[in-house]
Amino acid sequence: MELSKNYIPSATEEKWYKHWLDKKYFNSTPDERPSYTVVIPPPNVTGVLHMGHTLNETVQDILVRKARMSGFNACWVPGSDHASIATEAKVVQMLKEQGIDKNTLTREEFLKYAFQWKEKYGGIIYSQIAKLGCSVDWNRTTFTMDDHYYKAVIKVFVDLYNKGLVYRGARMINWDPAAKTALSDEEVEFKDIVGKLYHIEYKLEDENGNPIAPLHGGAGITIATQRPETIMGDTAICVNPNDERYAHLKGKFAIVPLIYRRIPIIFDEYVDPTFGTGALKVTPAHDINDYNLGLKHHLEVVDTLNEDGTLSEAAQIYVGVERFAARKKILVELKEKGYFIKEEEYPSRLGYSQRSGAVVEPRISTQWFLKMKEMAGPALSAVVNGDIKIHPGEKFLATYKYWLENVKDWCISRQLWWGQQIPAWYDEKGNVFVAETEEAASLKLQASSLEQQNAERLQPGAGSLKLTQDADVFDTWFSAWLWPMEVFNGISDPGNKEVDYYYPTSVLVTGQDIIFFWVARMIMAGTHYEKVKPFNDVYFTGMVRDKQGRKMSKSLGNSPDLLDLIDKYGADAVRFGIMISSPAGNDLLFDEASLEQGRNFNNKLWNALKLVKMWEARQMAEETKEIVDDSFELTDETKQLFGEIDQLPHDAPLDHANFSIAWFANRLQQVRAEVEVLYSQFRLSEALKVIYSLIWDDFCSWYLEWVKPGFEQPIEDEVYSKTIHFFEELMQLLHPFMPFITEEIYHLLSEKQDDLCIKQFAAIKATNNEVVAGGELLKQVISALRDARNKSQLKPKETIKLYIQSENNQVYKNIESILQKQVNAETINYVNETVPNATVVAIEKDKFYIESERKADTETIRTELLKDLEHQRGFLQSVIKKLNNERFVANAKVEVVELEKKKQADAEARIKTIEESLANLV
RNA sequence: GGGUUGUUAGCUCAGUUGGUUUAGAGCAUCACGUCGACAACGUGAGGGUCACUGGUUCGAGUCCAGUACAACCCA
Repeated sequence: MELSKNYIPSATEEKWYKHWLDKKYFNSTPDERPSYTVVIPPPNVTGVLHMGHTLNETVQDILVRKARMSGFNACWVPGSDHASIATEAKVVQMLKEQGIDKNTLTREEFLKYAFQWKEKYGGIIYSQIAKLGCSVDWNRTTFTMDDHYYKAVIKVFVDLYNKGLVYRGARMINWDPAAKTALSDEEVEFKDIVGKLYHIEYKLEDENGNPIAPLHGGAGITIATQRPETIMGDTAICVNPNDERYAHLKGKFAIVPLIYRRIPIIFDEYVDPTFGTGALKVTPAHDINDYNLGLKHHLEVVDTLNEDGTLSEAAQIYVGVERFAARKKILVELKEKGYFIKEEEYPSRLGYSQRSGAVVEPRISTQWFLKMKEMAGPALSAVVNGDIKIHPGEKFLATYKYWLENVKDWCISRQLWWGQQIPAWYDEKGNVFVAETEEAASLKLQASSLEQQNAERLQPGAGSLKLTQDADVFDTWFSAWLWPMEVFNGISDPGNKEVDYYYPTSVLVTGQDIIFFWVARMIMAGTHYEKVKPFNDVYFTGMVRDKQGRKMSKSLGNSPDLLDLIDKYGADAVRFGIMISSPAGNDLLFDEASLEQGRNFNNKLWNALKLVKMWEARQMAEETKEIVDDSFELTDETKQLFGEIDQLPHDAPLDHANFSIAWFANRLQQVRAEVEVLYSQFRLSEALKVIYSLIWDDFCSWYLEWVKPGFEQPIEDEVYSKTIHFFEELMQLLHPFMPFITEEIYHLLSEKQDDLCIKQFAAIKATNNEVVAGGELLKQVISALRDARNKSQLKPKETIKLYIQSENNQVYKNIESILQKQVNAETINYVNETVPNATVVAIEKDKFYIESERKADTETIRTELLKDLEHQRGFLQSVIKKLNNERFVANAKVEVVELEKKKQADAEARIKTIEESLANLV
């Protein structure tokens, strides 16, 4: 079989994803194995995956695939969120483009359009998830408006209402004038702006309506406001009772400019005398603080804005004018009429709607609320007790705690159509009946009418039974918070077999930006309804930023298209690139260079495959010629290494292949153990780095070179099969990160009945550190000798004569053939004294002499040696200083002192070696 | 204003209970290299005293305090 020059991902990826689906590897049903459950954070149904999702899904897939290969019944549930505001806004926009005004449609007509829209675009995210290689159970795909899910949301609302945890009332809420709906506190994003503070004078009157003598030369009292368009809603002026400037105004009145309404001067310590003029205009309808002040002082509430942000009839002037346009006009008029004093710049913060971007308006409105204090307690203790572990570390614990301890009631109603309609019905008198269905509500109404009739003897005919359902829908998060339960029908069918098996889920992987929107509320719902946490671990990924550190956003246009990236680099490379640059919990700077690194890694794997396939061909060729070379076999010692690695005879002579195989076998186990620890700590980026280096450096750069047969030479059967075995194990180790290429190579290495996707990891064996250290020494010697060759400007083809001066020649005899090949030595000899006229390289206590045709550059060598000598002497000095410190010797642990002594001996020996080498230079 | 986190090589980051050599990796840089796995590559090399100040300790990148700067969250 001919292998292409470079790895081509596209065909491979499609082939294997289809194969895995055909084999139903991703489908899970409860069985006797332990479950490993992950629910996907449902993306917006009509959205596309951005880089943040890509990171999230990749992390989840790695964890799920790892679990599936480690004896767990892995179940990853995909799905999407109806995203009420975002989707409705998109549908409204689409209708507008078709010339259709939402207001001319009935609810049913609108929903028909919305569902058409969902059908058309809802599949995009799913195809992207598939392209990325995510091993989700497609049979379990859930949408937050599926029938059972819809019913579950309704059921929960009714239940919470019956428990007294839900109430309806007029409160000050955040109003989005563009989407014309209420928002929760979490849906408001604050931005720093430089606003203006306008100073405006109000005329004063006494209780009899007579003008009061001018203050400070003016004709009244000056207030400072950022929002002059709200003055028509003023119902008081408030000053601090301790502010002597205004003490004489007790019981007096101010006149609102332009509309000339008389409003009282009130006194409250809330007002900061040092801010502005020390006098505050109070507009209870349009500011939360003013609202509270109004409640306290029983002030009138004048709402001067319509729901679309234009001025209302109550404003009396500029009715119908948009709020910011009205501000300009009012300022002009205030100036004309002499009420305007001055304006100044003022750094401030303004709330914007997370979805529509409109400036949010505080507004008094009748909405449904969920009492949060009662829900917060168990959710707080679940995390504080450590039942739910947050990764990384405790970084988010303080934030989480603070939010839950200070949480306010949650406004759950939205003035939209796309979502679960609130199951509350009103009779003609405005009485409310909450029930799961209209029939149930109707029964409640009848019951209550009967009671009333009996109690109050209502006139016959007054109690009409006509009911109207609340037009509003629920906040999207009021459905999303049930996600881990209801994907297994845990709410609609409590205690069913599936929810018992899969819930609580294993780990939730999500962005830290939705910790309050979603994570905290899922914990609330979970602890409330299942009486248990919804997940054992939470893994917060960082935010994906561009190279310059900016947030990725549509408006900046700096978010790349996922499918484009996959086309260009392949899914494996995208996964690699995003994972390698993503330390747990930290923001990651997305740079396409890391995807290139991933693609290059693919290629490296591919080329390694080509190399061993070439060996296979040679091996087979030899067999057909029946010139079977059976002179090689694994020594007992090497075999022992595979069985009981601990018992390597110290002086066992090893040939190059046995040495290489024993070394790599141990190195592999060492890394596997390391990776296992990293997985348990969710340090996936580091795990990938370790695997990457094991494959590229240890396997490709060292091991394959060491066992490589000579030019056009056949390879030993045993070496070949061990190499294939190593390669397969490496592919298995890498598979969760890069599933496609690893599966492909696994199958190309040899004929397979099974698939890597579900191949179970073998138990990790103990590592023989001595064997690993032997390999490290060999690497070090080879690198140092190559460096010396380079420094002497020897061409790769030029051979050298190598002389080794060591106290333990056996160590080098074991690796002699490898060494010879790797440094291109024609001979290797062992000596007991210095070799004149040779370049000398000192490693540990051993010396290596290089003799070549080319004359050694003694000056360079001398400089190098002197530099090394200086370094060693400095080091020795610091060690000696430490050892001469009596308090160190007295206080430090014995091992530490011993180590320092060894360091001293090593450094001294090394200095001696260098000095001898210097003396040897001519 | 309150809170959280961070500041280590040109860039992005590791450095897990303080002590295995006066700090590691990837990318970038430089030198050399192309007859057979790999130029999307190979072999080497250079580069930082760990933001700053002080403290604890026999010993601090690591612990504590303060300062500066940055990011994020909340009001």
